[in-house]
Amino acid sequence: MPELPDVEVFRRYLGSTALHKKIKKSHLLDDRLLENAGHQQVVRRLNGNRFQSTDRHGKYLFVHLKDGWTLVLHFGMTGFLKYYKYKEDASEHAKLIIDFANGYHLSYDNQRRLGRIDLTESIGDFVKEQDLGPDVMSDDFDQERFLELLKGRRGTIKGALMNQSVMAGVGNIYSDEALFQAGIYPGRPVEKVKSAEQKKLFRTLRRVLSIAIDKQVDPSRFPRGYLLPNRKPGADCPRCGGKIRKATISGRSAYYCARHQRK
DNA sequence: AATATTGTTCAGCA
DNA sequence: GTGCTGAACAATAT
Repeated sequence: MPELPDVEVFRRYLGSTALHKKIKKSHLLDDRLLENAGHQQVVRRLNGNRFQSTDRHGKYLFVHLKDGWTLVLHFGMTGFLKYYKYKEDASEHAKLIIDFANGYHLSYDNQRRLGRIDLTESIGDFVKEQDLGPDVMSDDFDQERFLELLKGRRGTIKGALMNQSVMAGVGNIYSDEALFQAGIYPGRPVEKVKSAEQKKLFRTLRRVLSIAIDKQVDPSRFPRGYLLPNRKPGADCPRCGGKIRKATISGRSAYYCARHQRK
């Protein structure tokens, strides 16, 4: 579930809780999420250190340490962060627990093994290695760049939005929402999406992500006319009274309105 | 009890 | 090489 808005909410959460506090001890409870960094390397790097600032690129969270290194977290489909005081409040599937000198703890929880814990010295290098496209919410990601990235692309518009090498941050849920609001059928080939529609899609996508962040990714707080709070087959479309349908598009379950999303 | 879910990776194909 | 699709992966809910 964690797409760009979810990870941004995690980033702010960490920023308002765990920043600048002295790390007494760290516990890495599952080595299977490591890719480049080794167990000892992570633990030693964190112990005695401090979180200084945070960044995000797409669905990746970067936590800069005081010594210049950066902790990298990816949340897969089930990951989240929790800051808590009492040990008995520890989350159930904690993979990494940080004990702070103030007695509080921060845990990275991930029920499944899809996710990642890593260290890097440079976000730029990491992004390059992962072959990530520009972050969809970054200031220099504009309409021109969006159109440029879609140009010449084969496959579906939904597939292009979800492709992290094209642009980083959008997954199944928010690609559905953006296409729903832009009135474009998710399975439409990219080259069949007219320039005016692409421009509208860009604006819609940015607005959707921005509102999702504002509303703390709680669908019940989303404005009227959003697909997400009622994303299931057979539901009534909150925009036009059509029916919500489900189809497999670019390998994922796409939900769309059969009436107002033009093929 | 089979199926759906979610994001990323990778084999395979055009 | 490139880029896209679809299967595989984990672990749970329905």
